[in-house]
Amino acid sequence: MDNLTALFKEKNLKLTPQRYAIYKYLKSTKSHPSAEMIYEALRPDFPTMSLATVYKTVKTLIELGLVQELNVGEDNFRFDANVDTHPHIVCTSCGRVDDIEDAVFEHLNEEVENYTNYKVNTHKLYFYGVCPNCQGEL
Amino acid sequence: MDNLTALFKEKNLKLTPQRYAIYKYLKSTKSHPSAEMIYEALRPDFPTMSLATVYKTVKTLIELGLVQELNVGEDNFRFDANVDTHPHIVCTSCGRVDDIEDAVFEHLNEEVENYTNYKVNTHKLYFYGVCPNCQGEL
DNA sequence: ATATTAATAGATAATATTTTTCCTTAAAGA
DNA sequence: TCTTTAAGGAAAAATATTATCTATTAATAT
Repeated sequence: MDNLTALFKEKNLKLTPQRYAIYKYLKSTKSHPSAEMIYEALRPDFPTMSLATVYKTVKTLIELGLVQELNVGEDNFRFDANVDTHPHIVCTSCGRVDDIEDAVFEHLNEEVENYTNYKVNTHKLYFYGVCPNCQGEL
Repeated sequence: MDNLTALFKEKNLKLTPQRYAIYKYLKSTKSHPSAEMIYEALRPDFPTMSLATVYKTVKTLIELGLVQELNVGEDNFRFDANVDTHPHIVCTSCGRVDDIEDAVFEHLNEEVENYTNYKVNTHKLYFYGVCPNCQGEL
C-alpha cells in the first residue's frame, strides 16, 4: 500500500480514479497548470469528469499537504505537486511558469524578521522575465 | 500643474474627481486595499461612484505606472500606489498586508539568473507570518 | 462475491470578482 | 461658451470558483 493510499485511508477519504489521475498528473508535470488546464489535460482519459471535480480535488490535495497553490498574478490559481517552498519564474512573453530549481531562499525568512515585527513562517517568491525560447524570438 | 495633471494630459486622459480621489486614497494608505475596499472607503465622499469605476481607474493607474497590483493568494487583487519593487508580508491570522520597509532584494534578480536561463526583470515577494498584534493574542 | 454505508462525482445553480456595454455626463481645450 | 471626446454609472456579461443535490461508487464488512 503506497503513501497515497495510506494517507487517504487515514483521513477517511476515497481514492477515486479522478483524484488519483489529478494527483498523478500534477506530479508528472512541471507546467503548474490551472484547474482548467488540468481539466483539459485529463479530458481524453476522463471525458465525463466535471470541472467541479478538479476544483474539489485540488482543494482536498492542498488540505492533505500534497499540492500547493500558486498565484503569479493571473486571474486564476495554478497548482504544483512539489510542495517544497521554492521560487517560481514567469515568462512575461509566453506566460509559462517554471520552477527555479535548487534555489532555496529560506534564509530570507529570518532576514525579513529583522525588518519587521512579524513571526515569519513561509514565503512565495515570483520572478518575472523572459524565458530562453522567447529570448530567441526577439 | 502637478505631475499627475501633466501625465494625464500627455496620455489624453481626463483627471476626473473619481480618479483623483482613488489615486489620492491609494497614496495615503498602506493597507493595500482591494477594489471593494477602495469603493467602500470612498463611498462617503462619492456615494454615487460605481464599483466599475474603481476597477477601470485602477487599471488605468496601473497602465500609467502609478499603481501596482498585488496578489497575496486571496481571490481578489490588492493595489499599492508605491510602485517601487518591495516585498510584502501577510498576516495569516488577521489578513493584513504590510510593506516590508527598507528591505530591498533587487540582488535576487541576478541570483535567479544564475539558476535559470531567463532574463530576469522583476519580482514579487510575499512573506507569510503572524503580525505583532496577532502574536499578542495567542 | 455481495451487501452496506458513507464519501464522492457530476450536473447545475450560486457566488464572487472583474470586465464590458451602452448611454449620459462632464473634463479639456478652442 | 461651445465642441469634442473620454469617462462615469448602471446593468449585463464574462470568469473563476464554490455550493447544492442526487446518483454512483469506493471501501469495508459480511
